[in-house]
Amino acid sequence: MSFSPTDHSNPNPNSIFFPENPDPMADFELSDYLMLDAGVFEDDTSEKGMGVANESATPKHSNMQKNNGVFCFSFSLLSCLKICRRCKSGEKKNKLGLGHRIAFRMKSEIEAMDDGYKWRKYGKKSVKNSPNPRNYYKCVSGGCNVKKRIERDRDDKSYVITTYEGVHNHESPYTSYCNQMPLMAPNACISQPSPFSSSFST
DNA sequence: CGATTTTGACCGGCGC
DNA sequence: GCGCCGGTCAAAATCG
Repeated sequence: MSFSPTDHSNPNPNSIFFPENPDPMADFELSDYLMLDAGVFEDDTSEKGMGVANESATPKHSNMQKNNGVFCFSFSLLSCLKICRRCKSGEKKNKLGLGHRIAFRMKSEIEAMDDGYKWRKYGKKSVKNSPNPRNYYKCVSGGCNVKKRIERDRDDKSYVITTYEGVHNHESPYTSYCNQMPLMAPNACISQPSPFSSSFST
């Protein structure tokens, strides 16, 4: 993959752009959902397939667009949007009291995929039954205690498993950026609030 | 020099 | 109670 975090042609080095690669989908593939908090999808035929982990569901979960030769990947926004709307009751919390948990399994060479939020790595741990270490990140926004874990699939290293825990209490800085770039690529970004922001979980 | 990452130590939950 | 394991802390190292 030709993406470079330090590429100065990319106005937002934390986002996923592919200014040089003619076919980023050849390298990147959002394959499926791994798991969610129990009950998120139950008994709702209007969203049939949203939570099913299979390759045929991929188009619904990926949100990559091309504009002016620039690719911009938005982290499965539409899918997560529905998920978090259905998490609104907040009745399910994990043992840490952080609330919702969502995991993705993606085919990617990059482990630290940018989802529009700014994260700080605070730990790395090797886990049992897996040759690959697990990385721990916290959202750096003040007062926001959302965390995520990133690890490579133990069975297929080409896949990355990302687990989000908690709900952001702020909008994504990436969303703000997208709304401010009409001249460069008016439709390149998905101008929606993050699915993990509080406004979509109420 | 401030921000970020690395990494070993520490802690709590859980099963035996 | 003890040991294993996953998660977090925090000091040191590294980076920009």
